[in-house]
Amino acid sequence: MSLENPQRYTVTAALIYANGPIHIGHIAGCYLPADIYVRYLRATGKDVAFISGTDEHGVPITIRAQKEGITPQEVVDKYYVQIKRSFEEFGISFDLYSRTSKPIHHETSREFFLNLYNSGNFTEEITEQYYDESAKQFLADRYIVGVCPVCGNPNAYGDQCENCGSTLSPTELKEPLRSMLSGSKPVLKATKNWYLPLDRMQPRIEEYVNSHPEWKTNVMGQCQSWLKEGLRPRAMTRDLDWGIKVPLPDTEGKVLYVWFDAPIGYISMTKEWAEQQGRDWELYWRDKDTKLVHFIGKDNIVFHCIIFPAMLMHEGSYILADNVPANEFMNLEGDKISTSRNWAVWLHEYLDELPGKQDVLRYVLAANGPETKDSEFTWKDFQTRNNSELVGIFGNFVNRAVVLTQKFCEGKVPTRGELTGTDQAVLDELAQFPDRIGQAIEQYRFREALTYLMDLARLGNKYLAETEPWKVAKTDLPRVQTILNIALQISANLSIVCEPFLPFTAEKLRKLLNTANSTPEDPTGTAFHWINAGKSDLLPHGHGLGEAVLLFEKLEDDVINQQINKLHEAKRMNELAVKTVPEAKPAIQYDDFAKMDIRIGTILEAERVPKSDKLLKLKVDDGTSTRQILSGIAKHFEPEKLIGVQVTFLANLAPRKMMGLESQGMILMAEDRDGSLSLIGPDKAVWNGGAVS
RNA sequence: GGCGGGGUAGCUCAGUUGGUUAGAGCACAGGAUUCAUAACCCUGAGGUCACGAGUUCAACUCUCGUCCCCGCUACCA
Repeated sequence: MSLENPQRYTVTAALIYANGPIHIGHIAGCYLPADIYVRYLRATGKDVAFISGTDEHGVPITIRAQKEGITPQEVVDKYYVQIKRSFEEFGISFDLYSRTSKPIHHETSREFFLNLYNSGNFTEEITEQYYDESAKQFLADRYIVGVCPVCGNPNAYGDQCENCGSTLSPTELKEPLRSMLSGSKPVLKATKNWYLPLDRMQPRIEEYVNSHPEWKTNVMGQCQSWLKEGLRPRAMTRDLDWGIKVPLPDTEGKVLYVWFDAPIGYISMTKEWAEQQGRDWELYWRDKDTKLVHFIGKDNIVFHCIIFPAMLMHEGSYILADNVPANEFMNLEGDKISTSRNWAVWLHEYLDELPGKQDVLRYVLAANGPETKDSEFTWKDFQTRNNSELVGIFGNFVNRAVVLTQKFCEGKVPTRGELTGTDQAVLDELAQFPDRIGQAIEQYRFREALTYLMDLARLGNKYLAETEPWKVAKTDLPRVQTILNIALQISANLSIVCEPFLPFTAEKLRKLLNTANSTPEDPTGTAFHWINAGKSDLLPHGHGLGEAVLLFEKLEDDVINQQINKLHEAKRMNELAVKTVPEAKPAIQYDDFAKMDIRIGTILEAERVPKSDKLLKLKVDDGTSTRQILSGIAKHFEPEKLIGVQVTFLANLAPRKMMGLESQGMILMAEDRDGSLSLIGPDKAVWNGGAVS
């Protein structure tokens, strides 16, 4: 059962791996729901610690470092800064965003490990692992390359074949095997590691999981699946250099398994935060009245529901997660989001290219979050939701209320007179919204909550349509005042209940209503706390409104098309990037080279060859005369832009007719891996006819 | 291969313990309206609930089988 009336909350969002930037899938699946939840809790006056950070250990970091030719530390430094900044700009309101490379985390992890070790909770096992003798280290699965047993791809990794997608183990790979470190052939070698005997824990874990029937279907299903298969001991240390050293004697070259230390990061980061705040971290991890909630994606379910709780149970002094509302995945334009294939919308790029539109993305991702199944993000949908929902319903309603007030009530909140049945019905309905929204959030049903939020704006639009104050104004001003008072109260309520989802809009709306910090009547601003949401007297009459601004702007097609094009372009480049450099041709003698007469010339004229989509007809000044050269570059260059450019050409290539025209030579080009062409010219102007050798 | 989740309107998604005419938003059609960013408001059309069997008075919902998507995870030592 879920904890009924917690004293405080510890809310964690997955520690993301610091080997790349974050994309919309991460946000939709984990960080945005967590932020909405936390913002709501704070708005209702709850004591919350919202903790997250980067996970900076493990094999992929070392691989990334190798690829980029920098150290693992440089990799994690780079991405930690970038990720942290993106989250801040996006309004994810962590109380602390830290990293697992901090000393406090290393200490906490070692201490945790030693506690388990000293109380006899680990088993030691010796297994045979692949070892690189020249690099003198054990190889992680990813570092071993061999032939895929499924598809025959000669470059399959020890954990997975990137060609056919098969999941593999290093021992499955067929010869020849090689180490990615040195290229030498790895050998099997015995090594000792420490295992957490999950098998012994099974009854207690079952009891724990079964005590939470309220967990989401996907979460519960995954847990039961594991429990049914029977838990097995799991190694908590690895033979690797990069990570937290095992705090035992004679363990050189061994570190804590990244999945052991990562969840402990939640604890160490809470400590770090508590120290900064002068609070007691233990209350947030050891008090039975604290509600612990982990927000994660579906790939992390068993670690958070089984392995981490097992670690905590063994240790003994910690509370266990009350809920783990794992989401499914978000797809993008019909395809899986993929970092390696560069098929993603990166948060830092979005913030750059669509500045000030944090709330649009927050809205779209929350409205279409993968809560019960994989969902789909498309830019077209992004545009539609912005234009017809945020602009058309939410923004439009607020704008109508404000503009009407300026028109008929001098921009001041008018007095509310006698209420009609319609008025009363609307106010009654208004009063129900905060609870409805709040309850959906508490049940981790963020999409539903967001629908209710929009329904409140719809209620406002409908109310205006029914009461038609712009007509009534001609005959009955007091009635108009009553109507607009109510419309403004609805707007004021919107500013409260939209805050968890749309914090930037909430702020804008407060300014618009001139209640940014406080009102003269309410100097502390407490009237606008969630506890007062639903009330119909948030704005006192006579209160002057702020300057009328639009909450949202329409998004035109070109903005959207630009994003779609960019996406496809990125993917195309990436596909081409994996093209390998062509193999070297057989060796030739100098004489072979000397036969080629390569010279510099200047393009005097350039025009398309009629009926040909590839050929350009060039007139080139070769120093002695002008020669005509046909070149198949029409798809890469505008003819006009070539005029006056110096190029390198092969002068003694036998003349040849193409499309009825004679070509007297060949322009030399470099081909980029995306297939685009580059002219080869001298780095400063030289005389035409100058020889290349 | 095993296990888990999913397959519902043209699109994106809801559907609580089996119970009347299966819902929402968008898109579409018609109407109304002009305060508002051609926005808003009303009405309508639109579904063999992946497919096939079964249980039941009654199945989107339960059972079995098949196909497809996603995730976790083995074995072929």
